[in-house]
Amino acid sequence: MASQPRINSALVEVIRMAKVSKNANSAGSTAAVHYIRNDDRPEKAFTTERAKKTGKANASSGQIFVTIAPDHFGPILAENDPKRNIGVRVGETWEDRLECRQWGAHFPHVAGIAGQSSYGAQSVALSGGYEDDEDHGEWFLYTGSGGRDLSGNKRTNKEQSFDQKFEKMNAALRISCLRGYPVRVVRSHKEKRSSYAPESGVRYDGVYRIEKCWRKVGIQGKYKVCRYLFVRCDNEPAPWTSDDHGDRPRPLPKIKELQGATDVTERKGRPAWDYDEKEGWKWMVPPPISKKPILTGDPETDKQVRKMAKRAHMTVAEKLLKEFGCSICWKVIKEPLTTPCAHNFCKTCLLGSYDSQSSMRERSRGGRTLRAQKIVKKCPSCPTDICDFLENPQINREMMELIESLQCKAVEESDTKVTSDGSNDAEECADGDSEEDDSAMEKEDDISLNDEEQGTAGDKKTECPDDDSDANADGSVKILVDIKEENQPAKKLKADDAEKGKTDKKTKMSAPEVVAVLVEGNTAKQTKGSKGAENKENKQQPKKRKGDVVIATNAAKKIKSSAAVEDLDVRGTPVRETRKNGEAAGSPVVSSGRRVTRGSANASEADDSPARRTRSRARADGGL
DNA sequence: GGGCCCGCAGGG
DNA sequence: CCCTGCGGGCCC
Repeated sequence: MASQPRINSALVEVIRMAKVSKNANSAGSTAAVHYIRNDDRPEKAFTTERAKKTGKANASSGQIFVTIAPDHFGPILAENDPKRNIGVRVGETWEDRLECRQWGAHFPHVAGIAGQSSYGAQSVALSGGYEDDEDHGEWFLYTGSGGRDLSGNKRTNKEQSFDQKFEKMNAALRISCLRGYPVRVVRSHKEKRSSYAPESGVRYDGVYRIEKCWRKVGIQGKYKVCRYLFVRCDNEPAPWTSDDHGDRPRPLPKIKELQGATDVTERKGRPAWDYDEKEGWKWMVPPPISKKPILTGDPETDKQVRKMAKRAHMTVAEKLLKEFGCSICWKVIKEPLTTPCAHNFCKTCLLGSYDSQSSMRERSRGGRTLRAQKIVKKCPSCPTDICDFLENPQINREMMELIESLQCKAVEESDTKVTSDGSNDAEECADGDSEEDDSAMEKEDDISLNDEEQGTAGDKKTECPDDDSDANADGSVKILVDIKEENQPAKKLKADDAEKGKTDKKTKMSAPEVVAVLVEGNTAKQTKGSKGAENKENKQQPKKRKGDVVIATNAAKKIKSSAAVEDLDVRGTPVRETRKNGEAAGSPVVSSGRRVTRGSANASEADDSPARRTRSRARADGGL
C-alpha cells in the first residue's frame, strides 16, 4: 500500500457531499415554472370539449397564467406574471375558484387548504364551508379540514362525525404556523357570515401568518376541530381598508376559546416571513425550496428530474450513507473492509465472494503444485490482486464508526417529527435551516415500529455505537440538525489530519464527531443525558422514541434505527418496502385483489364507474 | 334554496 | 393507486 497508495474515493465523495450540502439548499425560489401542456389548456376553464358537455362543474382546469411553483409560498410577484407583469395584487377578484386557480392564488379547486403535510401550507380559502370560522378581516380563526364523513360520493359534508387531527392539510397548516410562513388568503362570496367577504367571486386578500393553532371541540359540540389564528402581514393594504400602507406588526388578539383548547402550538423561533422597519414584510430566511419537480414533458429528462426530487427529500445523513454502498450487495456497508486498492465492501460480501474460488483454482491447477498463496484473487471492483489482504482482512473501524454514526443520525432525523394528534410541539425547527428539518418531519409514524420490530428482531443488524460498550468513549454524540458556519469543518478536518500524522494514537476527533462537524459545521453540542432533550418528551408521546440524546437507550428504537437505515439501498430505492411485502405475503390479507375501502365495501358489485365504486357506499346503504 | 352528483387535481 | 376536497351546474 505504501508503494502504491490509493485514495479512498468513497470517503472523498462523502466529505465533498457533506460540505456541499451546507450550501445546496439556499438557492432562491423565484425561478419561473412552466406548466406542462399548459398551452393546450383553455383560457377559460370550462371551454374544453368535455367540459362543454357537462358544464363547469366538470371542467378541467384552465391554463395557469403565472410561473410560480405549485408549492410557492408568499405573494405572487410581477416576475412570475409574464402575461401582465404585475403579479397578483391584493384585491384581485375572480369569477370562481377555477379562475382563481389559474392565477395561482389558491390552486385546489375544491379543497380549502393548499399544502403538503410535511412541508407547509401555501394558501387557504375562506368560503363558508366551516361554520366555526370567524372572520375579523385583519385576523381570523380558521378551521382545519376532515372530521366529516364523505362517503356516498360527497365532496363535502356539513356534519362532523369524528375528530380532526393535525394530519394531512391540517399538519401542513401547522408547519406554516411553526415556521412563520406567509399563507395566501382568498375569500369567497360564499362566506356569508363574514363582512369581509367579497360581494361576488373569489378575492385575493394578501398573506397572513398563522400565529397559533390548537384543537377544541367544534361548534357542533361533539368532535374536535383544528383551529388556526391567522393574522394579516402583507405589504399591501387589505381590500376593505382605506389605509395607504400594508400591515404593521400588531399584538395578537385575545382568543377566548384558547382556554380549554388542547394541543396548542405556536411558532418556534423567528418567523420565516417577518417585518423589517425599512423594507416591510419580507423573507427573513430564504423561502422553502419547492419540492415539486418541474417536469418537461420529455420522459428522459423527467426521469432525471424525479430522481433529483427524490434525492432532495433525503436527509443529509441519508445522502451520505448512500455513498457508502457496497458494490456487491448494494446496501450500506456493514463491517467495511477497505482493500489496498481503496475499494470498500462489507466483510461478509467480500469474503463470501471468494468462497468458491479457492477450490476451483486448486482443481484447475491439476497436479502441479504452485504455492497456494499465489492464487490470484481480484478485487471485485478492479484488477488488483488482493489475495494478501484477504489473508488477514481488518475491518476499517474508522469508516464503520462513521457509517454507524450516520445511521444513528439518519434515524434521529427521521424521528424528529410532529405527532398528528397535536399534543407535541415540533422540534426546534425554525432556526434558519428549514430544509433539513422538513425532511426530518416527513417520515412515518411510530406505528410502523411494530412490524419493524417483528420483522427484524432476529436479524443481526448493525447497531448504533451508542449502545456498544465502548460507545461512551467517543460516541453518544448528539448530532444536531444545524448547518451553518462555513469554513469551520474544513479547518477542523485539517487540524485533525495533522494531529493524526504526528501521533499514532486515536485521533482527537472520533468518527461521529467528524460527521457532526462535516454535516453541521459545529462540533456536537450535547452529550448523553442532556436535559433539553429530555424535556421534549411529552405527555402524549409515551413511546420514548424521540428526543433523548443517547439514541438507542431502548431496544425498540435500536431495532428500528438499524432496520430503517440499513435498508437504504444505495441505488436510492429503499429496500424496506420489498421486505415488508415479503413478510406480508404470508398474511391472509391478500386474497381479494382490491382493498376494501369505505367506498367499495358495499357497492362493488354491479357498477363499473370508478367514481361510483369508490364513493357509493352511502347510497348502497341507504338503498335498503 | 337545497340536494344531488359529477370531473378533476392533488396529497399521500 | 386510492382517498380527499370550503365547486359548481342542474334538477327539484
